[in-house]
Amino acid sequence: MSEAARILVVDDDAKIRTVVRRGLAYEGYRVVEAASGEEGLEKAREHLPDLVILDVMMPGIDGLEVTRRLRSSGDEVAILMLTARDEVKDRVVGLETGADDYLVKPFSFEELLARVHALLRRRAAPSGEVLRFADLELDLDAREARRMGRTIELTTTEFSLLLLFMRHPRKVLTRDVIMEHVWSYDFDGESNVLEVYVRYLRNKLEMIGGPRLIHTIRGAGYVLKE
Amino acid sequence: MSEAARILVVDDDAKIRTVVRRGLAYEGYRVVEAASGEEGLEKAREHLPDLVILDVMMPGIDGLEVTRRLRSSGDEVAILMLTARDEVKDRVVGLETGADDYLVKPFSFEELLARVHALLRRRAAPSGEVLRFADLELDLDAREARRMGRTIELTTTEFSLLLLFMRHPRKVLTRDVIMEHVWSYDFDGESNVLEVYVRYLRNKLEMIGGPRLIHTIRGAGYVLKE
DNA sequence: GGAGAGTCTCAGGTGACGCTCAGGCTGGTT
DNA sequence: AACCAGCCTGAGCGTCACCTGAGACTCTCC
Repeated sequence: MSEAARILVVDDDAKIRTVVRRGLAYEGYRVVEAASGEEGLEKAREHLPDLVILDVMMPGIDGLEVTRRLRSSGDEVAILMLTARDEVKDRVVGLETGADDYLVKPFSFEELLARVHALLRRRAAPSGEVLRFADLELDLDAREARRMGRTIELTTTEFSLLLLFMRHPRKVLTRDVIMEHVWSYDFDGESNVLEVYVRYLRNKLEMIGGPRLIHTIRGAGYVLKE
Repeated sequence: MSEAARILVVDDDAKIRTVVRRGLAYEGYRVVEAASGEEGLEKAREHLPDLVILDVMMPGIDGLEVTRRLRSSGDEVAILMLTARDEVKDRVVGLETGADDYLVKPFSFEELLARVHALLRRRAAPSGEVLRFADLELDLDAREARRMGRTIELTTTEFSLLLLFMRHPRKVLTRDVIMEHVWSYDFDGESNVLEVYVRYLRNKLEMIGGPRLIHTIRGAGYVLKE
């Protein structure tokens, strides 16, 4: 995706949120904030970010619990944890719980940026990574799909749309979410470009045979499922 | 659900009720008022709100007692308590009794709004939630039900109706409450649309086998129970 | 500047879904 | 036991969300 990455910042400290948001926005990222664990989970569900920066210490649902819940719901978003100075235990537990990296407070913004870049790089261009769902494969390197041994060429838009589905299998994605992620504009006026591309994808994926994978949920959106 | 949340405001002080009602209504919430603990319990039963804002100090049944009764009747509605300035004890007891959060009087409307948002967010299905009752599962992500290992596809209306039942198991829901929640209009004229959809649900849920889960309570409404 | 690939619009078409209606059944009441 | 209100049931109708095919427009490459 040449699209700017989406980053969710979850911290109850407004000062930290502001610093991080401004810095990341300056770097060209799209930033969403949350002031609590609850709000974080909500925003994660709503915006489907590429990376979550997560404070461990928060009242209510803390960072570890947020990680746990995200992972247990099948979300594989990259997670960068912020831990207080000597809480070694937190770091260990954090990584065990499912975080991808951690950073000890206080940190310089450059340190944070380095981790963010590393995590997004790992996620964005993981060499050789292939996403799989049912009998469908999506090769992120070659930007092509495979099904039943046959290779399926995809255009840029088709690829991002299918990528979004493959990253959130069995989850109903609303038209709004899809539009925002793949076309990145709030379609005030009506456009049926989404339906058209769903059709392109279905044509290509079903041409070879096999059951329908992208299903319509009338009045809601679309799902990738068997 | 994109449906506007329902909030019940229980306070014997008419001035506070009015301020809170107007403000919340302006924010797009559906607000119901009650002037006493008794009325509060009544209205809670009648309207099944998503959140109850509850004054502690009231003549008759006070806020603590209302909370206690709601909880002991199995109601898991979010409760925000309003306590007078230095009544520390009330706050502690309030949370122990089953309130989810408290706010000290006097408060600014913005403070109230922040708590309300937080509580409703917590309630709004965090990602990956699956509701269970007996051998029935309702997957909020996939928008589908499961029973005996079989997947059951639901239409939008069937889904919201079943969701309402799953959120209030073993509780008799009157026709009025169901109509208001799922169809959001006061059906002055008679319509049997509710009966029709109960039938659709029963068909789908019982097609696979297993005992009836949605029972008719003649003259009252319907219940979800074994 | 022509060909081709890719994105998107537009104007029907279609079927799933929401809902109504009429008639049948059932449980509670007198 | 007869009656009636309340609920169930099957059929069917209209609408709108979604599908579909065709083509306009842009951009790139030769």
